[in-house]
Amino acid sequence: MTESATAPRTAEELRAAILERYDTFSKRLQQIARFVLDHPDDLALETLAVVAERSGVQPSAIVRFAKALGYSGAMPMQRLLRDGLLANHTALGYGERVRQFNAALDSQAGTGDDGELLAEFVDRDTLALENLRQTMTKAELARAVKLIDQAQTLYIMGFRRAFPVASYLAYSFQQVGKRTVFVDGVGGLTRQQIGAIGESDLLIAVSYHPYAEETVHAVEGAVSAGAKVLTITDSLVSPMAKMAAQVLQVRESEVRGFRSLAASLCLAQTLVISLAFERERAGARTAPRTRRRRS
Amino acid sequence: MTESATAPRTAEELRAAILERYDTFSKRLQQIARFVLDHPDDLALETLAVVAERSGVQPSAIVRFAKALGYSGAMPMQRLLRDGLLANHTALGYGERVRQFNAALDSQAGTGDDGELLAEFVDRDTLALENLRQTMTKAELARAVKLIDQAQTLYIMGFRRAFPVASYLAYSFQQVGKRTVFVDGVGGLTRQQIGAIGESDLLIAVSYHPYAEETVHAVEGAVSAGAKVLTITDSLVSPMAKMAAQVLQVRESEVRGFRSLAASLCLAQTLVISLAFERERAGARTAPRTRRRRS
DNA sequence: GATAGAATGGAACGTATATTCCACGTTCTA
DNA sequence: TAGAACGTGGAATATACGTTCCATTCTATC
Repeated sequence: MTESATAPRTAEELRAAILERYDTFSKRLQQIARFVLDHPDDLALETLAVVAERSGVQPSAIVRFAKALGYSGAMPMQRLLRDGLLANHTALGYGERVRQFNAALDSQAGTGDDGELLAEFVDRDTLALENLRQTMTKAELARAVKLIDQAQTLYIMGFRRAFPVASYLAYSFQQVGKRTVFVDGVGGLTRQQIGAIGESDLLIAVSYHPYAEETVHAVEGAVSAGAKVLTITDSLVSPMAKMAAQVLQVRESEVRGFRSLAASLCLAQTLVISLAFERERAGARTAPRTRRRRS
Repeated sequence: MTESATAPRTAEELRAAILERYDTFSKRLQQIARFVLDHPDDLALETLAVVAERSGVQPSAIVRFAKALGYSGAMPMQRLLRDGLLANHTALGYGERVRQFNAALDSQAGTGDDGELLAEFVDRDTLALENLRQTMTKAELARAVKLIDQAQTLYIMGFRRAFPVASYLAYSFQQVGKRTVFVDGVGGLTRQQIGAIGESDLLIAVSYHPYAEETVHAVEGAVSAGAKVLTITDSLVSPMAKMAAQVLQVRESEVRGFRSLAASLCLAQTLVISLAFERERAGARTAPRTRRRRS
């Protein structure tokens, strides 16, 4: 049973192989071939018995069909179509491909080649970024920027793994002239730092699982003080999500408990510069005297 | 087991039901809930055993989860997600669906070009990552990891724009059990924080143009104290470069004056995990009994 | 029209899977 | 600090599935 001899390795190859060898098939095999070409999703997702019933043949005939194409059974062919379906589907959401990367990493875990490691992290971060682009909608971003723009003072908070993101946000927002308080928790002064937050302020809370207690408490405090909350987090069921006026979900890929921050920082940068542009536009509207044309 | 009582009938209903009842779930059930929300395709396509292994729980726990939602078992829930996946997929052709997705993004543009901004940053960061992969050699990385591994205590420093990178490094190295001192400069105690650095220690200095004075001085101090220095910087002619035992050059993309940190953080993560692997290998050699399941 | 060869349907089989069950551990409560 | 209720992991079990096998039917050739 040399499966590798002629067995197609991708969904497209399978399709081509069926078309090519269609004439050489027996009547029943041709019937199955037509069904596979017409309803590939059925064969991919449903059980063999269901496919058999739907296509009006016996399960054993489907196995014969798969073997005629060089597979060891019907299951390898199903898996092929299933993976193809998933690949096409996740052209929108790249999370699945990230998973495949992780599996690939696991398989070659023993080698531990540093250079390969870098290449794999580059790939993985690239996927995370692409996923961010696909899943973050303009509406979400616009609402977040509006919240930031309308806030009198910005309070920014994020501990542990979220700390780099928070510190980047704090630094950058200060750079573009937004009044910003960075709640860094130094000296155990978290409560004091955030104590002055008021109704016209916004707390940007960055937190990933497992969510730092301080951040959760700070969000609660901010909400009860009447302030709005914008959270950047990794799950819609995070403790902060339901209290927040706006949630920006970032799905970083994870390798052995080490999650990246590439997507989060890209998002952070986008927020900062979007705010800068927003203010520029607003400034141009309120002060139409601005003349760039100079004689 | 009246399944029809509360059991969601569509994938969307299921998602909503999980979000709604998330708080009432036990710890393990919440873990499963997060996985289902984050990787619905996995649960839809893979077998229970595979899903269990991927999400780090027992198959029986998944069955319990499904029953908690009102199903008679895990299989009905799987079928639900599977059908939803198929419906989404077969509703339109693949390409059409992608186009529709993008069109949806465009239509809800709202205020302005925030979405384009995000896309632009994603592109730039992707390029920066690709550049990192091509320019960073294995030898450089290996030398850097060796320096880190041999250091008795790690001092990590980076101010202003480099601060997020430094804080990420400090946090992550501590996570993998490396003795680490994070020189954060709180209270103007930079000199005191780094004062104890000795000959067998390593200072990791992260700095970009314009190079923060404190960091430059700290590097000088570390060198004169006999310590090694590893710098992550944007130029080989940066003030720190000639004093460092090893320089890792990172060229970040720049968009309208704002530089990203994606490549730096990817490199940082690579360093951390390379060290973890290195130690694991060494540990395996000296103590082959070491069994490690999860990190 | 007879016969050899291939193809087919359906039952039987072994396996992999979902599910159940129970002893153990954990977490509240009195 | 007990005790009880709940939650959990993993073995045991039942089920459903893919696959194989073989008697029967169909097709092609002489």
